[in-house]
Amino acid sequence: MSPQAGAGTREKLLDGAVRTLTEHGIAKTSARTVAAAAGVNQALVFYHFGSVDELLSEACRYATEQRVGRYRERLAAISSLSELLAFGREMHEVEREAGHVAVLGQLLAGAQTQPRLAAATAAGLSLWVAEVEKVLVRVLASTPLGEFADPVGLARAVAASFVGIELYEGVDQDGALRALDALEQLGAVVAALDDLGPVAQRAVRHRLRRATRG
Amino acid sequence: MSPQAGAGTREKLLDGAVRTLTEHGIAKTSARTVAAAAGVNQALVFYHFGSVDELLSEACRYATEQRVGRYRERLAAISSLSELLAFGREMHEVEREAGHVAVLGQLLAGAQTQPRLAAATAAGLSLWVAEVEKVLVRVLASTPLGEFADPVGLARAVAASFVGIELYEGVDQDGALRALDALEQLGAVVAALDDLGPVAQRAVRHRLRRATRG
DNA sequence: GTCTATACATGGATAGAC
DNA sequence: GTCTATCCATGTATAGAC
Repeated sequence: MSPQAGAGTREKLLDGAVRTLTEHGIAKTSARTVAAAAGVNQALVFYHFGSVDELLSEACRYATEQRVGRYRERLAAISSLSELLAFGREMHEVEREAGHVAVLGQLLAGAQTQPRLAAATAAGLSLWVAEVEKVLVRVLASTPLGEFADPVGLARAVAASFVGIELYEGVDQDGALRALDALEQLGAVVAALDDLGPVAQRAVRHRLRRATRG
Repeated sequence: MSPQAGAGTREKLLDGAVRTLTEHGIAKTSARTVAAAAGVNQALVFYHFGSVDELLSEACRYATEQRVGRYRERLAAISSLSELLAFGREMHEVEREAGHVAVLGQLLAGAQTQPRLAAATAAGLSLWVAEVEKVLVRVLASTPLGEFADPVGLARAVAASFVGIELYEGVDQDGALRALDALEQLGAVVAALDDLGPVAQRAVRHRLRRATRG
């Protein structure tokens, strides 16, 4: 069941930390529960990581790099907003299943009051943000929005919202699904603006220029 | 410092729970820490609420009703998307200051693995969702989007994203501000579509109808 | 590197005095 | 309704044997 039964203790603990966070939440994640999940002795947490916080911080990096790496190539191939939306939805299902986004949610909650964790969580999120940002720059360029939207900010909004919706799904599955559907629909609307005829395009761009300080 | 020093013990505990959640997070919220924040004896948590979970559940309802009530009238007066955006931003500042959204974030994290808390948190969020939904129905009706967007789903997306961004702000303040700016800008763009001339309006609507199953 | 044992702190929960 | 005292489980962290 554990990824590698013969893996090094460090890896077992990192993996145990991730699993404990998803299954029991930050509130019940401790050296003991993590060690139990990892199948190793509790004292090894302190031998290898010095403290529980440090273990969680490294687990955050470990888990996020693993995940982002898994999607990097596919993200690089996305060239339209609707593709991005479809991908986001699919990734949501996969990661939800495995509880990987939930980990970020738990760490984010814990990080609010623990500087060490905060730094690690910010770093973990920034891995996602960097990828999303690259895609957004590419995808929005061909859209009337390219001129007015800020991909840097939007990437952060997307990542944070993704985590928020993930947490929301934990308490209201139907609501979360409906939320995702609504966003998908909204995205399709924006994507459609891309395909307006030249006259309408010009009218839209003109109106947007007036409305924003772009 | 405490809201009412002479308040009943129940209220002191509810208030102490909220303050403890914001200041120490769900991971360090216990009968003892809450009682200390409330300035009452630890045993009273169990006398009045039976368990810590139950206290937190009631605190969630208590805090959320208080907050939503405070904004209900103003929300009812909002009649355009840009007004809604401005209001959201202002509310964000105020609630951030007091840490009230953070409470929902902490509870949401804790709720992932505690059914009792999950129900309470879902109920709390639904108070916000209901208000946002009413505004969205009203505001989107006059927009090309009214025909294609789902206010029920969007309200949930907005509420969940708000919490997500709030948590994100705890680990990356600059990033969160930029995210909010980007969303505000995006909202302004959508709002601008509202003011297109009749010809462009028709072109947009036509294109959107083709693009969605609306 | 890993385990046992152990210290000491914190947390959940109850009994009983006031 | 509130407080003191207490029990027992859990959690952090270290020392020392293997």
